[in-house]
Amino acid sequence: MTHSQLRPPTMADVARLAGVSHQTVSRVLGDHPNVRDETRARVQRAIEEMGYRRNSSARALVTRRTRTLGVVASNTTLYGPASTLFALEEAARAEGYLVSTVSLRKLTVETLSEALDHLSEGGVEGVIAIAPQRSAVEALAELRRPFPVVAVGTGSGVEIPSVNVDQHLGARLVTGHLLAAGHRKVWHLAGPEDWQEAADRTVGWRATLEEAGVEPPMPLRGDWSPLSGYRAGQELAGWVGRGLTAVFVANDQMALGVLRALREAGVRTPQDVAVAGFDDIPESEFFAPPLTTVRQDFSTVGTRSIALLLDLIEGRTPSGTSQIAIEPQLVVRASTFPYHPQPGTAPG
Amino acid sequence: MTHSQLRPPTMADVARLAGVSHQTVSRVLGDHPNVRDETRARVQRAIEEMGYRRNSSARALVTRRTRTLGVVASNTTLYGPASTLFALEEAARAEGYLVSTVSLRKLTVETLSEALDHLSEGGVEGVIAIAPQRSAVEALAELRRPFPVVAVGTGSGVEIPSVNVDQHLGARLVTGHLLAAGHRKVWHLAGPEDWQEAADRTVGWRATLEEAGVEPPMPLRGDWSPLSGYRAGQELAGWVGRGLTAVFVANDQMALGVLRALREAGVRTPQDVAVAGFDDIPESEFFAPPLTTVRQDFSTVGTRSIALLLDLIEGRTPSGTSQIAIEPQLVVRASTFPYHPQPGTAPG
DNA sequence: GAGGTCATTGTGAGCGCTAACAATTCATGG
DNA sequence: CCATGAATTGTTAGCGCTCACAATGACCTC
Repeated sequence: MTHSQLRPPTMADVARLAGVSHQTVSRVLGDHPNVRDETRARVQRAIEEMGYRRNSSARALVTRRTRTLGVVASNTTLYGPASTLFALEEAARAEGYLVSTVSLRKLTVETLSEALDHLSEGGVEGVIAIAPQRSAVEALAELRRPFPVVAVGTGSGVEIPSVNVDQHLGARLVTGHLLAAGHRKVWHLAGPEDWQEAADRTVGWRATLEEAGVEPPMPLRGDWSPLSGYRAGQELAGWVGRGLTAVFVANDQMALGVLRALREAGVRTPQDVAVAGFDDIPESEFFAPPLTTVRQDFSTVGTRSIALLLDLIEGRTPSGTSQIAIEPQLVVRASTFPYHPQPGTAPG
Repeated sequence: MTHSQLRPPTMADVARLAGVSHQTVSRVLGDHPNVRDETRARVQRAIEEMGYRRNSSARALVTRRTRTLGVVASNTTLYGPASTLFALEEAARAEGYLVSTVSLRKLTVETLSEALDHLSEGGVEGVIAIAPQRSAVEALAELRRPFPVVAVGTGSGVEIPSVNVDQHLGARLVTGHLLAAGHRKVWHLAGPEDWQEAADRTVGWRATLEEAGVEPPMPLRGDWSPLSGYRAGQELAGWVGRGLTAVFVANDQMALGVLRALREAGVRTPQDVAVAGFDDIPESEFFAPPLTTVRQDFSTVGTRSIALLLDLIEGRTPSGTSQIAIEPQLVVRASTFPYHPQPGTAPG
């Protein structure tokens, strides 16, 4: 940039250089059809020469559109939230929107409220809330919000428009798979009580067992972490030989802990106990043994969420309902099946 | 919100309701001291009643500050980038800035250029580029940028201001640890050629061996994925019994693949071969066996990067140099040591 | 009680842009 | 050759806010 002036050039500066009015510059920038080719070229040359860029604030002020969306999330270093975040940004960018993110350590009424305020100060036109904890959803419903909000991962039983992977179905797929493989009963290590997705997975597991005429055992509970899975795994190891042959773990990270605990207890997977997870994190194919799990289509979650939010922002009637469910997919690997496929050629 | 008017209320509306001038409202919002308590309260009541929020565009237009920073990153679902992103946003928010992110699938001149344009249209005051590929750094250096840019993960040999974890030191810590544990030689599975961090880790490993008077073997190369680690692990297994007793793998995910390949080849870790990784992803403590690795302090990376960028934006002379290096930390676990600590009580 | 100071409040301008409208140019047909 | 209308360009008025400055009034000092 050769022109290092204190103030960046304005449209009027460009207009002066090109010998036209500022409005003509605006028209060139806005791809308005009624500009003579010769004029357009002259303006473009001036823009290039001065390194001119439109002032987004001035533009936003008069158009009343910032073309910015907000996202509130927590635990963004986990695979699920990170993937959702990525998909959201990509989908928003495809629609010409910028995404501002607020990543919280904890989702509470206070932090959520501050996050929405912060995004509001930044002028977002709408917000996606990745709010898998029930408490967060309640907080969200209560907060007064000056823009539309779409929730992701809250489950479908909320009054806020939401997009979800069908956790219930995912749990049914896993549990059904284990029953079909000949297991009489399927144990369950659930996620944190406050998480809707954890609850939905538990409900799906229980329903599948009950429909098969099996009395569901008492589920254990973890906090999604490998460590909590390890502790639960030590407990589960005590039940081997007393009817325990299969465990549905509510996420892959805890499943990793369970696998380690079983291994240390001398329990073989899958010969003695089959283990299945949920999420299909990239590592799960390389666990010992490779993990059967449920894959969620985050990319679709992203595009559907953004589409729904833009409908809301632009006052369109959302196409269809405001509660969108996305089907997950079962990925069968060695942890539930006495057969070791080569990596990269595993089913799914 | 009970007041569902078409136009949101303006400062003038609030002023009218409170019986003051718009300027007084502005003063109340800006915490200006010279406002009578009684007046301040009246204005605040009016703000509350109307659900008024300052228009950020109008504000930004006149102050010439959008208080928004941009971040460009790729592979944001990986632990490292995701952690950096999280730390950056948190640090920026603490300084009152909003963060807009662009997550790329691939970093090339084109995608990087588009990303910077997109952020520029959004009015960011500066950008952090998480650009670990060398090609990206070159692209970054060439692009004309209307705002300051700070690079993260590019290594220190660039003309752009940058913040980095000292990869070289990390590699030295691991390699030195393995030598100290009695291994004669340390093999190496490197990351992708184009990544500066991968190169730095390789250089650190090689230097440590050479200083110990050991001829470094030819390093293998992977692409960070567990699968590439698995393939390399199969090759490494062939060298067991021919002098291979220790491997430094350039990241934890590949180390996971190596562990699996060794296990499948009947090689025990750490009894036959010690394996160390890099990154300390949350899962690595629960690998089979728990993985010795190098922890990077992403939180510090975040705060230092933001501080540096804000210095640049606000025209302050950056405190100290513009090339910031952060020390990593060795985390020793069972994969390099014939001792199984309980999870949660492992060193580090 | 005139003059000065300070705290408090109000007034006017203008940030850089787009939208609406006005003005100009140019081609075309009777 | 001028009326007609379309294409092109210019002019004006804000968008909602902050900044600089002006005005008001309370309180003090001599």
